[in-house]
Amino acid sequence: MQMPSKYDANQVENKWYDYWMKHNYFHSEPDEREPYTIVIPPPNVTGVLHMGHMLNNTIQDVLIRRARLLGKNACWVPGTDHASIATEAKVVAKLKEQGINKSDLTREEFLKHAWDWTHEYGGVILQQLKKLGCSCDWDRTKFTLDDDMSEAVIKVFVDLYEKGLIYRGFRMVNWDPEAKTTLSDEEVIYEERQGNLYYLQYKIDGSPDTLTIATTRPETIFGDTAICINPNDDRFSHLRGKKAIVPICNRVVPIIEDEYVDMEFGTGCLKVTPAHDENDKNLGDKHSLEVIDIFNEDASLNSYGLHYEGKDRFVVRKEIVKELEENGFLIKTESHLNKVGTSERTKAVIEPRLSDQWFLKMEELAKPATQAVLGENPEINLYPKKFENTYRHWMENIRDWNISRQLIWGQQIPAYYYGDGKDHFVVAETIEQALEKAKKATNNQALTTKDLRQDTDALDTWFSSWLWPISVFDGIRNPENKDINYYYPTNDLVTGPDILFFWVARMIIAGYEYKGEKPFNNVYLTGLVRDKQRRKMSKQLGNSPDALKLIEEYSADGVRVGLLLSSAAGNDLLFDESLCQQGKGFGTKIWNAFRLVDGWEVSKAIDQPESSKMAIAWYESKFQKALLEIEDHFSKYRLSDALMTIYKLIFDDFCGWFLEMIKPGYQQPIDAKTLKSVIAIFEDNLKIIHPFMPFLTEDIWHYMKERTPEEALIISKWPVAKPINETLITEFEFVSEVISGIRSIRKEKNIPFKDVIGFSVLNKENSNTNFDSIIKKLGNLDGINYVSEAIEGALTFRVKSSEYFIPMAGSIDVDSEIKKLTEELQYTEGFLKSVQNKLSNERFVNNAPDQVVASEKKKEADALAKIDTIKASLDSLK
RNA sequence: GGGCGCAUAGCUCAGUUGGUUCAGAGCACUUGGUUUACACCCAAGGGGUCGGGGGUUCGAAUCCCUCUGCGCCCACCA
Repeated sequence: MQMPSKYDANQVENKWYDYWMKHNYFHSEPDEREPYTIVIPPPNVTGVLHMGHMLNNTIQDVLIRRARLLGKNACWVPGTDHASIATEAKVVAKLKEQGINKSDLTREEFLKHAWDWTHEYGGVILQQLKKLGCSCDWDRTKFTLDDDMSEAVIKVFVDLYEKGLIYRGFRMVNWDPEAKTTLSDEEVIYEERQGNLYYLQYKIDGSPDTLTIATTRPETIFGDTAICINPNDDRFSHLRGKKAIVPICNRVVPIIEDEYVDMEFGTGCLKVTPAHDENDKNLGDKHSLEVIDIFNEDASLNSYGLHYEGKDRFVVRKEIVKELEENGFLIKTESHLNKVGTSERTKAVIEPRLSDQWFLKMEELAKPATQAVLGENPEINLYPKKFENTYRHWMENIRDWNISRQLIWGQQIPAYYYGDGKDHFVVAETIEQALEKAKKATNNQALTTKDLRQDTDALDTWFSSWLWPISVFDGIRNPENKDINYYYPTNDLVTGPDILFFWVARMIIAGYEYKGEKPFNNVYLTGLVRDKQRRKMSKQLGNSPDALKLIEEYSADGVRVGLLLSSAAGNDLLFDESLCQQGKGFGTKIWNAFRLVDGWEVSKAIDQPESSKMAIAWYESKFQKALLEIEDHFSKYRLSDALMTIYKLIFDDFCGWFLEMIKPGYQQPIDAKTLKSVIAIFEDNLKIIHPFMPFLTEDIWHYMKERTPEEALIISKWPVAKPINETLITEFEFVSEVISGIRSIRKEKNIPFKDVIGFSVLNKENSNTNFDSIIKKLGNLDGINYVSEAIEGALTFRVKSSEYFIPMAGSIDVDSEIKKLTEELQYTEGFLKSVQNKLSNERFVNNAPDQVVASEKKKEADALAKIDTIKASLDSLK
């Protein structure tokens, strides 16, 4: 088939993706081969592909494709998650646009809207992954709200409840007044905000004394139920046992003492508002204080706020400051920088709020997961290792997990209330089972499902995704099925360090609890993708390139290479489009290399030239050496280094040296033997590039010869390791220096490459002549003469102790040659001196290993020989 | 405030137990080169007191101390 001179990526990429899909190469079924499994970190079902996804999924695809070439049964399970908060927020916003309030809808009606939304926008991201070339087993695509996935979640909830690990608690939680839901600590972002510190005066009951308290939140005085002083603070000893009067609401509250109070901060007096501050709650519990919640769920004040009832907390803050001031309660205002918790999703300021929540006890569950990563014989490796510290920090300070969310979009908590109180409930997988339990608990056989009310909260999304590596193989509902037994534990997990605890740690926990085994062997933590100015890529900044446009412009292969060129595990990737350009350029280079080979006429009549024979032997060793390096990089998850090794092998060794060595003269045919080897070498090259550039390599593969679907590159075999001829490699390093020397002289003296030149060698060592045919070809020499004496009137250069001569027509510039030689002599003598200094140091000779001393001696000998050569040349010039 | 980590060429980064992988790579830069696969190219070249200071050692980018400047995580005193 005729190759086009230009590679048309867009058309080619679609063609081969369809081809791969058609022949079902991505699909995996358990068989006798060794499995290699990755479960995708499920992106938000309604999300779109961004740079982080591109990096992440490129890495996964490289690993999967390589495993496939290594003959493993590669299975990459794709899917999406329902992202409860984010999706619900979007649906609420959309309904609002249509003039619909969430609160006016029934649960079922809202869910209908949410599902409509999901079906409309859902899965776009998976289509985008196909553009990137991801070879996921699409037949296994999962969604965290699929019926079977939800069933697994509910089953696990019930199980944990029955084990006594899930409990209902009245706790201070992060309340998002906008989304009207609870957030986990991890979903709260602290921002520095300029606020004020208000100094308020409280009267003392039955005394003319007053005390002053500094607060950042004057509107919370309606919830004050005590004043606290430090027992060691002499300034306030006269207030012990007295009571204070809260301004405006005139509540009389006790003055308590606790060492928790920092005597240095503010005035040394603290107002205690147990309903609205975690520390105050602790104080309140300790001193049995009343808890007064002054807010509605949207953070407007309730009836405790008196005449402020119904107004928003921030409006009230402004107004109450004014009222306090007018009534002489405000002593002064200082500006104060404090950190305010905000919602990751809605950006609303978080309100600490006491509410009924469901919690999962973590301490015992976490133990095997901690051991698995940090124990003496770790079963799970983190790449890079530095994240083990972060992991340790999390696991050692683990807190109970608040798993309930005041949302509809998600799995509804399977707790069913009966009777009146909120304390009467049963937990069961279905309402029928719940009814049986309720009948038993109440001894009332007359109960019907109508008497049961299911908890309205949904579960945290992470409570579904922590089961992901198990539930995608149906390992919760059906624990001994063929898939789970074959694919679990999975091999590698590729994700960002920002969800190391959210997701990775919890999957490990769930793995040990539900499979008694780790969920994966290795965790590859990618960095964040940032722009050139190191800013995080975000929609707001508009610095995030459109993923699909990038693919269109630079090809999927180009973008994949661009992303991996400089992204060491765990390091942030400073993304620059020029990297994709480089990736695309690499593709063009390979394309053109094959065009060259493809264009050669074969002649059976000619013998293989000596130079080609040497070149093939040399490149085969070079390739094998690179192959070992690549294996080593992969084993350490150093994908950028693996790619760079391939890049240099192809660009420099293959295109730059090898093809030049074997290339026949212009319009000359190539011998059949050489061409056969070149094709075999090219095939091996394509195999190792394929994981990084799947489309281009598959395309060239099929231009090489007619191939059946069984012979597609994607399912071919990774090159086998062969012995390396190190001598050949070392010899060629020397030869390449000689060729560089010739090129340098040509450049210095403006001798065009097409001019054939003479060449002589004064060879002091008996170095071999294996590569002479190649030196002759690449240097465009008329031959190589071995001489026993320096040639006069020639340009010279030296490699090691050999000296090379290029005769120059006309006279050479003796002065400049002398100058060049003198400088070289000075440098070499200086070098010799430093080596000899070292060797004359007795302590060095006695203490350094023999190998090191020997190498210094070799350096000395080489330098001495070279000095002799240079001196001889100088003499002949003078 | 507590913890972890980083600092090597203009940029992004390798550099494993201290010594031939020791000062490197890619990109960028400079100079020269196009009828002969490829200017998305080829060749040649410049560029670093390894953040500063001190120490250990025959020998330090590498180990220790200290200072400086960054980054991340945790807790956040009203």
